[in-house]
Amino acid sequence: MLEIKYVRQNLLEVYNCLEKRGDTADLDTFEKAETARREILSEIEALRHKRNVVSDEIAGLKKKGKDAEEIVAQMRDVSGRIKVLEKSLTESEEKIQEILIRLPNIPHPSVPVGKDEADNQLLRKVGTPREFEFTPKPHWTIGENLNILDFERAAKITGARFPLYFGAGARLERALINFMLDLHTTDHGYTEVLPPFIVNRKTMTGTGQLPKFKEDLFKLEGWDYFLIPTAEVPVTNIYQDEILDESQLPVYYTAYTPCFRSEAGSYGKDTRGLIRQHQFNKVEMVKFTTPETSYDELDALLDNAETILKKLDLPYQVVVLSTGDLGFSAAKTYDIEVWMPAQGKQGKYREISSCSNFEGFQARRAGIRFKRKGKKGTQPVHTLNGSGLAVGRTVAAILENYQQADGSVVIPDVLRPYMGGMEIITI
RNA sequence: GGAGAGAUGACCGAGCGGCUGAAGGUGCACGCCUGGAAAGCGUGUGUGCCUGUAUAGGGCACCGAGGGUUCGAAUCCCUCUCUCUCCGCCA
Repeated sequence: MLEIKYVRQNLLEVYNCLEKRGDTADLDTFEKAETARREILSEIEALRHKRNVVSDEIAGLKKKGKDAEEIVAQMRDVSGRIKVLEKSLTESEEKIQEILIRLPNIPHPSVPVGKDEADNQLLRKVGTPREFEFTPKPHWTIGENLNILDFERAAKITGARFPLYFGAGARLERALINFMLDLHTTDHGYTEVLPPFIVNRKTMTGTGQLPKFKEDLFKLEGWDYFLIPTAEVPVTNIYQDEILDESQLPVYYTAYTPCFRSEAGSYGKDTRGLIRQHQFNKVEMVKFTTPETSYDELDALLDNAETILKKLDLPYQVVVLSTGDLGFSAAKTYDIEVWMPAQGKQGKYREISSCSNFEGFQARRAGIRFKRKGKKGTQPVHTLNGSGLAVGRTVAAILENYQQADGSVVIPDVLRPYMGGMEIITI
């Protein structure tokens, strides 16, 4: 959420940012309601001040045993008037809130202006895609041939877009989770967290999934609870409505969770394989930092995610999302795209991690603030997060990049200890 | 599922219609003391909003959330949420 005062005082800038994102909002209504709100508030506060003063007088009179009926009657009117004004104040506030809660974050000045993902800026390519002496197969074919993936039975159990792993496939998924968590906790300084996978409405609103994107979420029937679409949601909200001390920052958390996404509106896209599932595993990194350090922390977080791919020896590229492709809550986002040799006609880079700085946007929504030593007041922390990495897509990338002509798949060196020494997956 | 208890400031904890933004303590900051530290002593220390050029001043709100009673509510009433204890059930 943007600060109400900021929006009021920078209406034009907010409008420009919306345009860059290809988004709109009713800023006219906002402005009118905000003006009304402040007028009503002044009047209410003046009346309440009067009530406070006179109430003291009444207390004084009663103490002396004098009659106060006349001013008591007066105050009855004042209180009535306050009640009426409070109602219209609430109306104005609701109008404002409705607009404010749906306003996206202001992109960082370094974010390239663009319409969509075609305008994302390529930052670097790392690793060289392997030359195949045969036509590489897509991961779903490899997985099904090796009997480690079974999408048909998954569809029978639940429906389309659910995974079912067997044997070495299930173990590979688990090995990746453990490998990633171990790396982040041991080498990168993160604390491991195992959060709830179901959260309430307030938490979903805190990180920005609600109210605007409710159609992307799975909601529990009969409960005001939702399945998490990413660990970002429960982990960022750990400090919801708390005031941290500056000395506690930065905080680094990493968490493995399954992620649940309705993928509404993506019918017909990536219908096969592990790329787009309603349920997938992910290891996430989350940071809470001071405003001064958040962009350095973003670079470090991106590097932590890239390290996984380097260790797995998977080729990838890093792009900066353009204003048109930037997520609702983010001020700046880097996507890491892994090389998938069997996607499309000649292979494709596919998103496997998204690393963002939300600045104070989520912190304001979720009430996560910090206090500086010797300084009055508080300010929102900066929150960041990034996938490190999406596990299902990593399995897909390994199957495609490490496949051999006979249909077997070589296990990357770093994962072998996690696979009980297994070096190759064969039938 | 049944019975009961509770939710107050960064934290602990008193208050139970006006004198309470809130006693006391802890923590923190500054000062005194000390060779230095600890202890001790003293002073200070909530958040948000409105107004304002102002980190000056003035005002309003906030004691789990929402509603009600009252001239006036942390204090009384109602609803909800959460926490804890006991019983039952259960991975």
